[in-house]
Amino acid sequence: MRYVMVQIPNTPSSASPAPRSVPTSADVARLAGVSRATVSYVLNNTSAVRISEATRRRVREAAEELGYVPHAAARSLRAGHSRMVLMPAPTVPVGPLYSQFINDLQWALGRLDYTVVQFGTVGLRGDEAARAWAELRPVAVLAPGAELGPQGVAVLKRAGARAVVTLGPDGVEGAHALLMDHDSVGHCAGTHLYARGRRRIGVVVPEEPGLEVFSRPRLDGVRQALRDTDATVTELPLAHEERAAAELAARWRQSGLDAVFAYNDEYAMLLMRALQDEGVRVPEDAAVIGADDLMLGRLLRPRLSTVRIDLPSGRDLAELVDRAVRDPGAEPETHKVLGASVVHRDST
Amino acid sequence: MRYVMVQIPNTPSSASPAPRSVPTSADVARLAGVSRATVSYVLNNTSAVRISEATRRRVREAAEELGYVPHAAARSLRAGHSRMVLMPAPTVPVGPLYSQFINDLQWALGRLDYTVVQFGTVGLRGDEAARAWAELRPVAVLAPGAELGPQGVAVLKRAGARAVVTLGPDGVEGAHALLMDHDSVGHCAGTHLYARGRRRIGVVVPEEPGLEVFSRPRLDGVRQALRDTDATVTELPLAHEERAAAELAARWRQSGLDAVFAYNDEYAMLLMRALQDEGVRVPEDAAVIGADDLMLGRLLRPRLSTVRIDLPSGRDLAELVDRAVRDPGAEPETHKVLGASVVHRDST
DNA sequence: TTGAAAGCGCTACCAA
DNA sequence: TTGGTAGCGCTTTCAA
Repeated sequence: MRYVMVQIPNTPSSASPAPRSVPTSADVARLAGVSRATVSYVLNNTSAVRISEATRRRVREAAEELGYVPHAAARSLRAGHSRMVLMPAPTVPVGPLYSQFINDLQWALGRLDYTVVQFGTVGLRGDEAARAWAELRPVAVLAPGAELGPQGVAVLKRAGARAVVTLGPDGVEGAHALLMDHDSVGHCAGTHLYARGRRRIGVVVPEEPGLEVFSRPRLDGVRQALRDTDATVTELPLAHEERAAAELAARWRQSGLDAVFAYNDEYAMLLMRALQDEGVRVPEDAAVIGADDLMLGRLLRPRLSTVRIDLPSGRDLAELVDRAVRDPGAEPETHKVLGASVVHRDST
Repeated sequence: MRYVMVQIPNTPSSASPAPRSVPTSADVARLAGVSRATVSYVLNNTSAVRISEATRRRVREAAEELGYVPHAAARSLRAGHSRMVLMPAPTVPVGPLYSQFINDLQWALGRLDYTVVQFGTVGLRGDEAARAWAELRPVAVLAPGAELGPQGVAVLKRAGARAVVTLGPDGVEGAHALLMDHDSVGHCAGTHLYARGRRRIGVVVPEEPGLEVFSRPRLDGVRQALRDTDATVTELPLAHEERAAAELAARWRQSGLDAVFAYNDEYAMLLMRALQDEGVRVPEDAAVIGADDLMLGRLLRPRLSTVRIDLPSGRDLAELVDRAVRDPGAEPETHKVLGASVVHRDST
């Protein structure tokens, strides 16, 4: 069902006034009877210049009266630089964990007097995207490494970006890297399941597009953890719907698996329910572990074991950015920032 | 536990080259041996002017060689306008529904050649925020009405915004409004519970800050639906944690309630589990209904009834924006765009 | 204490 | 077919 917009008649009172043109500092100067320079001094509290209190007041009042707002583009054009930190807007719905991280980061960068802008990257990819971002002349760019090859980094730097930081599994030549290596998540899960005596281990790989960047490393992490053991690892493609889960559950017994790392808690809940409906006992016949430590996992019966993920604090990242901006010549830093630890509950 | 960033030594190979200055169109012109005007013509494919193919190639190669990227601020300063549509970045984690809506919207606006920018609004509020946005001279602004009084709308319009659209429960004088009136969600739930024979109805109100904009109207909607009936409505503050839910459940019997609208599915799941743990039968002793129609609600037993919410299509909104931009003098439009319908499952 | 003016990078008008 | 140049709004140096 698609909802259709229905217009509601407005009160006719709100007829918009004739759109005057946007007031500039020259307008303010004229109204206050001073020069544009003086306006600039007053409104920016330039300390190097002393302006009489009377003039200040006149300027302020004029600005107020006209509703003057400075023009950011003109300002940064003149200044030759901006304080804009650019991030691509997330394209997949992002969990509470990452949301919180972004928020902290914005706040922390705000404290350092940067302005965070999330840029909608639709359609264009790779170097196209880098070009589009470069046009904005941001002072720093934070982006998933996958969206940004070495080329892209070069373009951004040539366009004056003093810091480029990649987030994600891999770093990129020339850029700082926050390695969020989801290997460790899988590794944790695999180790845990093995320690619980499981040997035939399935790993859910979501079929939804855009999740590969996380799901691949998680799978690899499990493989890594179980290399040189007697355990086997089986890839289990799964779409995020009940029917798909039911089908997977129906094939469970014949698969001979005894445990599954379900990519994350959402898929884990989906699968666990399907298994239970199929009569497969959890954890006896099938151990199930998710990831992300969602509140909801605790509400299931059995309570869902999970891999808890720790992201770096927004403050730390903000400081990295600031450091990089202040000293753009410095060696790119690489940080491993993704912590993973098992929260053992009842499903494993 | 806070995760601490640990630096990993880099290969010394990646010493960054001396940061040359950013190439401008003048540099391209110089290298190609033409004027800046010609560069502009070529790179913008200006159709009003005919440039020889040889010159075109020289210019393109020069631009390529220098890694030239045009300067968006300079361009829009010169043009006197931009195609930037500004939205505040969401500050609370936002569900898959709204995420999808934002994505569609970005895509649709992209198709119409607008650039969507989400602006981190941290700390500053009300008119402060409007000022900050106005500095960017966006052609249109989409914002939750709550963040934007009539003052804010006026500021933005004076700064040249040709369309201001508020999203949320209330419209704002002078702006277009997409009324996302969560009343209707509550109304739906209330009506449904009443029809199922319930008379003493609780309504969960999350204690988490930032959710009031949704929770108040939802509560009011329930009240509205049950006005002039023999049913009572009781407000139930609840934090998003197990302990809080357990406490609420412990008080359930003595409260005399026989149904609850739990704000959304997440709170509903939390509360339903707590009620069951307390021995309260769902739906016999307590009917529970959520909202948002999350996949996970179907996995519980009993399956969770819910209010499904329909947002407008991103395309519709994009077209509204485009229309408003093209004809800024037009009467502001007001649309009711939030559809709500009950999905009846087993918990009510 | 204030003003005049240059110039940031770009496009578009007019002239050659 | 191409070039010269004015000017978008702002800050800042230099002069008055």
